[in-house]
Amino acid sequence: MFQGINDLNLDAKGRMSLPARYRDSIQASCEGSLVITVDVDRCLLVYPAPEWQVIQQKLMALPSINKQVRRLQRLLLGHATECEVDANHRILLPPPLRNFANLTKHAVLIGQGNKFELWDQETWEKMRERWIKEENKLSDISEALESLSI
Amino acid sequence: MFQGINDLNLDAKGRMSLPARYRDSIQASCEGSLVITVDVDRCLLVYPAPEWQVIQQKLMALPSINKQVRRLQRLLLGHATECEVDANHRILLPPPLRNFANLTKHAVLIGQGNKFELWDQETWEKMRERWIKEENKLSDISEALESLSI
DNA sequence: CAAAAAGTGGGAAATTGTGGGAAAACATGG
DNA sequence: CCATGTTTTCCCACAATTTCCCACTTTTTG
Repeated sequence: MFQGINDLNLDAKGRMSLPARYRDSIQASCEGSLVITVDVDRCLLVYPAPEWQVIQQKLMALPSINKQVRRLQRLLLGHATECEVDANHRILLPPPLRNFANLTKHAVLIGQGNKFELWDQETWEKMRERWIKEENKLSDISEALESLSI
Repeated sequence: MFQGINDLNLDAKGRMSLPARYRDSIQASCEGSLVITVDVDRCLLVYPAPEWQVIQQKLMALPSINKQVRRLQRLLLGHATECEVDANHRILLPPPLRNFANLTKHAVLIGQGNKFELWDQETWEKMRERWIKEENKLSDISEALESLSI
């Protein structure tokens, strides 16, 4: 179960070293085999391969005659790329995915339960500001969140 | 049950020593394992690990296709970081969380029942002023508070 | 006032992050 | 189909950071 935030850097070759605190659990859950794909919010999603397998099944089971489904399949399935963790605990991000998420140097890795999100740092901080403002403006909380006492 | 307010200082490495009066109850409730995350008011929330567990479960059970849910998951789960109390009764605050809450040196720790809030001192004092002003301006009491006598 | 407890600072070992070179694989053009 | 140039992969070595201690100062307590 992944959670927490990490600032990290891509090197000139587009490699990114995984935070030490996740190494064991990544090794345990997928033996270093990750699947990376894109998200509509212009970040990347990083799944342990077996986790991705589940999502992939679900996606492929949907009726592809539906436009919205088809769109999602193209985005998620279409960009899903397997990446192996190397001997120095790094992964190499494929150029097309780097470009999609505007990743050049400063990045942010966010634990989100069964996966990570990987953001360009600047983008992440702008979005976070926006979310916080939104959250403070909201007078009415959606029903799903009402019972959540934090 | 945590309550009360404490002024305290971060050292140059970002460490903060926990007030003596909470030590026993922190030790009892989580054996020194705390989870720290962010709040939309730009402070940090400090939970004993088992307390956080409950919230985490609730958060992850929500449907992440919902925008508002996704936002909350990114903020709360995304920043949740486990911190161990060290041999000198200190915790090390991870740089991304320190930055988020503008914590440099002077901080305020506030007991809030099942958790603590940790504020930058200056921010805390400004906010407190503002809340008091707001409270005095309001003529009508919100429904949730109508029956409260203090 | 003495003794204990709490708070603070900082050094050194261990771990982690980073850069880059050389070998291998791949692509391109003749 | 080979030769050449480019990209990718693998590996090693160094730099930076983090963690773990220890020791000193300050405050509290009896």
